[in-house]
Amino acid sequence: MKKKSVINDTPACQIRMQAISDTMGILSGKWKFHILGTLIEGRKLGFMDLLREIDGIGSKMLSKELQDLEMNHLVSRTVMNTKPITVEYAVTEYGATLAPLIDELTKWGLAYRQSIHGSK
Amino acid sequence: MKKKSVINDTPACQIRMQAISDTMGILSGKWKFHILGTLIEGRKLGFMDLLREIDGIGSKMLSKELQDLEMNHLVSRTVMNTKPITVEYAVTEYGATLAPLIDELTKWGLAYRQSIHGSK
DNA sequence: GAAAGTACTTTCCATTAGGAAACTACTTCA
DNA sequence: TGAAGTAGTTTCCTAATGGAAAGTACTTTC
Repeated sequence: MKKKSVINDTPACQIRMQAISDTMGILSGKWKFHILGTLIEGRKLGFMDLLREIDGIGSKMLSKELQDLEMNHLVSRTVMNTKPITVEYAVTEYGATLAPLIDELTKWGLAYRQSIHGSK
Repeated sequence: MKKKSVINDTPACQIRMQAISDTMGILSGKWKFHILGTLIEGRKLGFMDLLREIDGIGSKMLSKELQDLEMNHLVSRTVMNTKPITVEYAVTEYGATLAPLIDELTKWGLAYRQSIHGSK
């Protein structure tokens, strides 16, 4: 007689697993949290602003990640009719719902650093 | 005159960015959140239990991810002296501090699903 | 003594992620 | 007229991710 899954066999757990996959799928990659964090902080920023603010990112990655975020309605892209054409990126209302998650992420990272210093 | 970073130029923001990188570095990969979530739910589980509970994971990935998590003191590995040798994996006290983060992740994923159904 | 269960490890392979650098295209300022 | 700023795109490359399948090693049950 083969053993079967016990814990995950309930619909509730299957759904929770799927929820984790959904979130991580949308927020995958090295830069999405950084972009969102910067945008939450800075309200409205241009492409070159983001390139300067986010240390280490290249224009290809920034462009691609912004497209992903826009596709998922987390970031808005507005072309302004200014003299040298500029584009304004901002977090959408829906994107702002990620703030608590990013906050938890940051808090945990800070605590982790401190725990290394404290215990060693 | 070249423009310089304005928002991220403060030490506070540099540290926040680093915190995000730290957390995502430790929790990187397709399976870490699933393993931790299952382990938080199931308290103590053997290798084969986890293999059965986590839908889609293979033994190589499970083994590797568990080693990563153990190295970062998020999961404990205890070899039991039972008849057929068994190993007990459990979330450490420190690993349990990730519960709020995993919770936020899950909540956001659930809300995302609902927003798609609701708006479309 | 063969099957099945424990816990992994190893090999081999395909896909993806991501970085560097160059390039497009258009505008304004000196 | 050329330098610099706007916002990207394209190409080329390497390294990392992760999956399938088989193998190791040891034990217990039928």
